[in-house]
Amino acid sequence: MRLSRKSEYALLALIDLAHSYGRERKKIIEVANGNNIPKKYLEQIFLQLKGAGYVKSARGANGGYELAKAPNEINLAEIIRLIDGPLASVGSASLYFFEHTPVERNKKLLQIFKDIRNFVSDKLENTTLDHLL
Amino acid sequence: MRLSRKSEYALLALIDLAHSYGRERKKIIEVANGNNIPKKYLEQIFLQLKGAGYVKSARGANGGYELAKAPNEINLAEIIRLIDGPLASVGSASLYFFEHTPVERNKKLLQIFKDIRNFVSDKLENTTLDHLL
DNA sequence: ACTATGTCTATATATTTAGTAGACAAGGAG
DNA sequence: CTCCTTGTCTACTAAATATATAGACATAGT
Repeated sequence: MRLSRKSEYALLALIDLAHSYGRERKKIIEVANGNNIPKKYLEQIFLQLKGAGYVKSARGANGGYELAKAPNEINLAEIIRLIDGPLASVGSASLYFFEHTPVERNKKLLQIFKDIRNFVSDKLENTTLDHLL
Repeated sequence: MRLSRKSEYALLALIDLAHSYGRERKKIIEVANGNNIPKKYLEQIFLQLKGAGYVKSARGANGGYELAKAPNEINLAEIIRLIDGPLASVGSASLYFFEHTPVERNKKLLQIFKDIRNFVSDKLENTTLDHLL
């Protein structure tokens, strides 16, 4: 799968929050500045992550974001699936986002892409935020 | 990497030509019909493959396309790189199409994507058309 | 000449990407 | 109770990419 800029930002932002997990909230502007992410764009990303239950927020003065789960309970695959969709190279090799595509015509070719999907999927599912601190 | 429809078509078309390698040319329309590829789109794809030296053509009546190399000399990685560009998930994990991207900030994160790139790259470089017949 | 093929360039449309803008909501400090 | 600070929500936009379609042209064979 090809990662969008948005996914890259999301991962960096979550890792940032993971650093202060259990201790303090961080403001959007702090995370944005600290990671070179456009602030208004990061707002949207956090809203999406919040909607999916990965972060929680507080409003007003002293507001900000923090992780809603422990860093070892958030893996890379779920974040990327949330933001970018399928991990597989082709829809017909995807489990969560299956769709028919031309390569299905050739079983061996399809198997190649399934092998790749399985590797990527394993790797990303087995990597959690705490591995990246 | 995410495969475009165009890459899927290209691979199927090349596999089709691989079947008759050394024996006969195939017309665009035959390859298109046989693989459910829009004919005018396949024309463009073949032109691109020809420009890169993977197929050769003959014009006029009895014209058509054939592979310019043996099926075991064409691997999937080079075709996908030609059509879609980088195999890596992020530009900063790419060898042939390197560019700076946000994940570089976190070395461990970057390494994950390099590991994935290496697997994908090995897999696709080591699979040639003759494996898919 | 005529027909069947590949060649080349332009155009079209929809979707995705990567943001920006601005009005609104709510919590804390004085 | 008002102001300031922060998050929320929705809309908008500009550029790139994906997925084709169209048509005039070039060339080979009969």
